[in-house]
Amino acid sequence: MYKFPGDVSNNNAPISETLLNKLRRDILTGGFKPGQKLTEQDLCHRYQVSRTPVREALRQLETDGIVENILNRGAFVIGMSDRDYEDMFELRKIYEIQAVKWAIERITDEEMDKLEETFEFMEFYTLRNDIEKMLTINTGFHQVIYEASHNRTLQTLLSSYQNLVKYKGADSMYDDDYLQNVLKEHRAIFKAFVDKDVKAGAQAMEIHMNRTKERRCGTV
Amino acid sequence: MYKFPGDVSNNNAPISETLLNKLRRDILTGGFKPGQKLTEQDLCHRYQVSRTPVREALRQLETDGIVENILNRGAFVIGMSDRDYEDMFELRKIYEIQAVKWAIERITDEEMDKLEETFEFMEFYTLRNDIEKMLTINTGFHQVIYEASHNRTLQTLLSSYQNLVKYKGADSMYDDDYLQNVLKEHRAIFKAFVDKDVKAGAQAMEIHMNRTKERRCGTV
DNA sequence: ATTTGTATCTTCGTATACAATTATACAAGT
DNA sequence: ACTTGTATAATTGTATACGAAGATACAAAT
Repeated sequence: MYKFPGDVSNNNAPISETLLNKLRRDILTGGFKPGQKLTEQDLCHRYQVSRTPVREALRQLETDGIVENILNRGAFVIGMSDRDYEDMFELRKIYEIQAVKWAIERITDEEMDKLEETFEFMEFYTLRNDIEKMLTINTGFHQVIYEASHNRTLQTLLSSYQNLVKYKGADSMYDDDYLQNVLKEHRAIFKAFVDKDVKAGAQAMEIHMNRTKERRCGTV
Repeated sequence: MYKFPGDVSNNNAPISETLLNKLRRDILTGGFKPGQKLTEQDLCHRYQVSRTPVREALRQLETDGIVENILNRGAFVIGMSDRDYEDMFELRKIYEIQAVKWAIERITDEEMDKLEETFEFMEFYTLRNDIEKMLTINTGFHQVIYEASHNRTLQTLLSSYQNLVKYKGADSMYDDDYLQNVLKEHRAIFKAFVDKDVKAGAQAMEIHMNRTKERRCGTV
């Protein structure tokens, strides 16, 4: 089965991943308020599953840092404040830069093909003015870089960051030049891969991350 | 109840944390081999608990990146290669440096007292030549810095790194000057806090992390 | 000999049942 | 009124039961 570069589906994921993603989205988009108790039974009714998968999802969300499990008392929502998001974007920036550095050094020919193909999709969707597809392919572009860094820890962590910030400011960040700007930023990154220029790659990624934070958080 | 600075116990942890820690230790110290299937029933017998807590522990270890859960096939050990450890130390270094930078800027008086107290414990245990206690207090020193960074994400992540690397090279890193060297490295960090010198703090932490990696991995 | 189909067994995913802990309500005492 | 003790209910932690998916073994067909 051919998977286009933006496809980040994971066929080996546990069956409750759907539940996990639903719960995470509902927490991050404000369906549950910070400090709110997440009663297992309530979640069972809401999502029509039994307690076992609910508990497993809560455990994973605890690692994400958006839920706190207190012994014998249950799970509570930990809200993401604006400061939390800003800090997280700063942390993400640091590792995205490192990922680019390692990826440029370690990328295989096959991965390079994949990156090029992904970038061409970005150009295509920019022409088509398809913001929805662009968001997906954007994620995919970064994923290819994570893979090319050949560092499992980095890959896992940056994917996790993407999950946590994906809803932040997602509705208010599009001005008229959004697609063109994003494409330009990624072109600079892609060019650094072509040139095998680590320093240029790091700089391009830093610019991209600063602009992303600006678009999402409204702060510099 | 007074908690001395090296005490990293967490009273709010889920009851299965004991199981989680046991399992993680047994995986990281080689009790289970990379690629090995972790059959739930086997783990139930081994640790004398039922499948529910076992499954929850496996989910958390998946987030740690040392176990892979494949749908309908089960959990498998993901080994930590030397390269994995080296990469992880590099990643940890990057965030430890950032933690120090933020911590020096954001530390409260109370946290500063705690840091000072912790450092004095380090001096004390160095005099006493107590390596066991020194390891604990060392962890505590870094934990205080994480807290002082006032960044939940960073704090959680660095704690997680500590859990993952704590057994690596733990038996072969002590030469005669071990305690003195570690103390010296931490003194430089502590001094940067006293002086509120962000740059010096970052440098001192970088040196400390490089030396730690050297001691643990045998590589520079 | 290799492959394919089928039967069986194992293991997982989920639901439910039971025990332990915590939260709540309310009465008695100060 | 306000605390304190106790009984009750609600909720969590753990164990177990059941259906479904995958692994395995082996016979039949090529």
